[in-house]
Amino acid sequence: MNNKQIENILSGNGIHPTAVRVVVWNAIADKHEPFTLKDAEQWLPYTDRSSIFRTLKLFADQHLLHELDDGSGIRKYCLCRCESKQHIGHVHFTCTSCGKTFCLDNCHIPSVILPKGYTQHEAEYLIKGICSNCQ
Amino acid sequence: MNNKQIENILSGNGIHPTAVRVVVWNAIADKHEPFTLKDAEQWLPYTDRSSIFRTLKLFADQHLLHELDDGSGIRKYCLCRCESKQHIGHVHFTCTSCGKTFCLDNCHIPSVILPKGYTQHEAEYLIKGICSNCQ
DNA sequence: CCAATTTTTGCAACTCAGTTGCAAAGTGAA
DNA sequence: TTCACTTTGCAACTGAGTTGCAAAAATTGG
Repeated sequence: MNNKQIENILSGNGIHPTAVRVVVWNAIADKHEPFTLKDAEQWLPYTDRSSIFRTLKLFADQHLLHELDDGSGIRKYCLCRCESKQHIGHVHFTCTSCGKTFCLDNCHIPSVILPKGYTQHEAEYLIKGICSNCQ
Repeated sequence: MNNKQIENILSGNGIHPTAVRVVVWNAIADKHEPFTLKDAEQWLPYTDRSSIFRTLKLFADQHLLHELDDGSGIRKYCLCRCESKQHIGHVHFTCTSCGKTFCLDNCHIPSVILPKGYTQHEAEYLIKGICSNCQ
C-alpha cells in the first residue's frame, strides 16, 4: 500500500491524513492479530509513544480499529473488519499458555436476546483456552 | 451469613479460612454486580489493600470469584454462579453512559464451534450499550 | 508445652500502561 | 504574511496492580 492509498483510507474515514497517522497506519495495516501500544512502538522506533497512542485512539474512535481487553490487563487493538459499525464481529481467543490473542475471523459472535430496556451497541466474545500451537 | 457458614464455604473450596478471608467474603458475598478492588477497599476500611488484593486473587484462583475485564481498564470481580468450573456463564453488559457493568444472570453465553486444535476453558461475552436506567 | 517451620498479613515501595499539560512545529485560511 | 487551529514530541504524572520484606499468627513436630 502506498501513501496515497493510505491517505485515501484515512480521509475516507474522516481522519486528516497527517505524517504520523500515515506511518502508523502503514505499520499496522497488514497485522492480522491484536497488538498492543508497545508492539506499535517497536514497529515505529522513531515515532513518539504518545503520538502513536493518540493515533490509535483516533483510529479506534473512527472505527478503523477495535479496542480489545483480553484479560491481560494490557489494551489490544485489532483491525476492524466488521461489516457494520456495530462491532458485532468475530470471536477472539486468548491462549492461557502462550498468552497470545487470536482473531477467529471465521467465527462469528452469536447474538443474544437482551432483557427489556437494554440497547446493544457493541459485543465482545472472548474464549480462553489452549491454542493450536500450544496443544 | 455467620462466620461459621463462611468458614465452611471457604474450606469447602480448598481455602484456609483466615480472619481476612472471612471478612472479605462477608463483604462481597451479597454483591450481585461486578466490583473492583477499590470497591472492596471501601467496604473494608480497616483491611489492608494488598491483603484484599491477594484474597480476591485467591478466591478467583479457586473459582469462587470470576475476574472480568470490561474495557474500563480496571479489573472487576463477580461472584461465580457457574454450574461447571468452565466459566461459560452469563453475559455481562457494560453501559457506555453510566459506566456500570451488570450481570445478565438469565442470559447464557451461547457456545461457538472453535477451529480445529483450539481447546476452550473459559468464555466471556460482553455487550456494550445503554442500560435500562440510562435510556 | 515449647521450639521450629510455614503461612498470612500489613506496610511501603515499586512497575508500568495509560494519559495529560504544554510548548514547539506544522498546516491551512484569509 | 499573519493569525488561528491542529498536530506532535517531550516530560511528567496517575493509578491499578504487584511485590519484597519483616512482623504476626498459625501449624507442626518433638
